[in-house]
Amino acid sequence: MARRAGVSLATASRVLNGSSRTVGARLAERVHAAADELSYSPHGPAQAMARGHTMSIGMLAPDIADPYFTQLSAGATEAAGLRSMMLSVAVHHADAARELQQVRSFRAQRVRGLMIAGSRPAGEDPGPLLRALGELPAVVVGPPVGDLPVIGFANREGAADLARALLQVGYQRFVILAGPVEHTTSVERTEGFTAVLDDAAAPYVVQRAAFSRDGGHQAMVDALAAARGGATCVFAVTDMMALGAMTALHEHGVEAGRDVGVAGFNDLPVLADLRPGLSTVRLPLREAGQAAIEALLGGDLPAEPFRGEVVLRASTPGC
Amino acid sequence: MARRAGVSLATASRVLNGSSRTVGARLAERVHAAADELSYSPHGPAQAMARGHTMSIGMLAPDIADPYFTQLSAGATEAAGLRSMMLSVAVHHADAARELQQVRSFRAQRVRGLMIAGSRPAGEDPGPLLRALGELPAVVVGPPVGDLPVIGFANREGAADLARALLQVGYQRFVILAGPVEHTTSVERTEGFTAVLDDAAAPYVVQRAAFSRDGGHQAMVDALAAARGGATCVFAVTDMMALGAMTALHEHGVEAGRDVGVAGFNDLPVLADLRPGLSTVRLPLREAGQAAIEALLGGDLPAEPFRGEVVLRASTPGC
DNA sequence: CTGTTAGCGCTTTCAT
DNA sequence: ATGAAAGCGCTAACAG
Repeated sequence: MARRAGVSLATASRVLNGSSRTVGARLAERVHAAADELSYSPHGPAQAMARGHTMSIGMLAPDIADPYFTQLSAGATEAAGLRSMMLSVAVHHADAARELQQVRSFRAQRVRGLMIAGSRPAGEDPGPLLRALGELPAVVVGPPVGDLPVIGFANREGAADLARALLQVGYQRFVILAGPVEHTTSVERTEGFTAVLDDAAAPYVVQRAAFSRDGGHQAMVDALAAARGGATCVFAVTDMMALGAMTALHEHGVEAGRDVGVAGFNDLPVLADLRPGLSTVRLPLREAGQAAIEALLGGDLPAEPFRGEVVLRASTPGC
Repeated sequence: MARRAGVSLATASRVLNGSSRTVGARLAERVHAAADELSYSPHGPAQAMARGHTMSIGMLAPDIADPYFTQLSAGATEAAGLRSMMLSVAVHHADAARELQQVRSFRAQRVRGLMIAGSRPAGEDPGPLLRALGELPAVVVGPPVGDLPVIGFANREGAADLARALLQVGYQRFVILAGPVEHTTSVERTEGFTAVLDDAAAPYVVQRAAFSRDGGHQAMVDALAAARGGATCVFAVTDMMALGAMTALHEHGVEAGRDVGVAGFNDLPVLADLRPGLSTVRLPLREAGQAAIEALLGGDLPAEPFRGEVVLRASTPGC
């Protein structure tokens, strides 16, 4: 034990960590000396056991390779680091059983709190999740889950703003590439968008597929096959879906921006160099990640959902 | 304590966890019942303390938002999950002091092992890092650090293969967009590439900048400004740099694929939908991440560095 | 197969 | 200002 520091024992604890108690300069000195001589390392689990909590925060995501979650986690990692905490990420690939298992695991680890990202089936019973959580503080980023504190996004408003902007530059007929029916985020964006179209009496069709790049590709292929009455603009509820859609269009010889407008949602930074530039709704993903951590660590929750901002680029030059 | 299970005590431990000892069915039953009734959760820190190690693995990366590291971490998270371990990621933004601090923190947490990603300055003294590591098992992914076990990539060979392929399709004069001089990975790729060019007596210039998307953009702008003798092909040592370069070219009215060839390195999946498709060297990043975890957990290290595979796409149609 | 008994390394009253 | 001692919750010998 590192307490061969020459003399003290509990004192070591006081100096090596952030104790409120104060220690004599000479002893403190000796302790530090001994500590690095022995290259002493604090044994976190022991501290955690004594103190009752660790210095880690958990994050649950369906897929960390998806830039949306990467951005969230980047913001969270950042915010955690500022408070000398660490972020532990578990990915469940939308497998509910696995997710539950991971929640239990996080709880067992005594993480300080849990950030739950990714929207889940609308009708899903939050019971099991809530129960697995027990006393563990949690905040969800995205659509609400039970009564858990939530960092939300103004999906309806963002999509509505986008629809208005698109109508304004002259698009008339739309195809909407949406996720599965039960997917809350997809639903909100779709509804926000179509509400505006309805008001403007602009025709549209909705094509559903998985909430991912491949889903976007698939949905676009299907829409193309259905040859749905010469839409002038495609709205994918996600940038990743828009990406897949653009490729699908290209494969069919139609160019985004030139032959048809294409818009997405999220404004993922990785896509900044895409050509044509993708019109979208910019969401402050990193900020949301930070906000989640802050809320978990006792700060308060943003009162309002994060609001997106429409960004029109070359993929929707107008017509 | 959850051991009001009715009767037993240490028995609870045996049933609730993976003990080698076996327990009577009736007691086991009672324990389980009591456990969920009390919604008992195992207290990881205590287990860790008693067992001597946690169920977490650490990962150190310069930037988790960079798809290269995201891929690595995705593979690692996957592999860790398979063994019911969790991956904790810390990002240091290439700040050595911060990195050291994080290593200490991981060590303090008693993670099972540490995966260190990202190449570091070639001349750097590995001493401090090695010292901070202490007994903590570590594997580096990328260029070696001291005598730490390493998961390597055949950068020289990959770049050489790419150079050969590019010469073959007819490119004659090159500009190479490289990272900083001290950056090992950049150096290896540059040297592998230029060795082949030298053999073929093909002229080239090297332009350096940061090892990132923005660096690629900058380097391309600089190269364009220097108007270096009408290169026919650009090789960026990284896909992200190539991405920035393509945008820079575009801004100057020159189109990748049509006016000049552009190639990168890594084959990041997010760029799959880029147009023109980016020629590159595909590296098995996820596999590397998995391999790192396996090595850490007692499996053995791949004997050979991972070898890349040249993928030619529309960004280098040849000439 | 089951119960007892020491610790694991640290923090924290409580004395001094 | 410092030291002594009592746990934190769990595991792992070691008896029965």
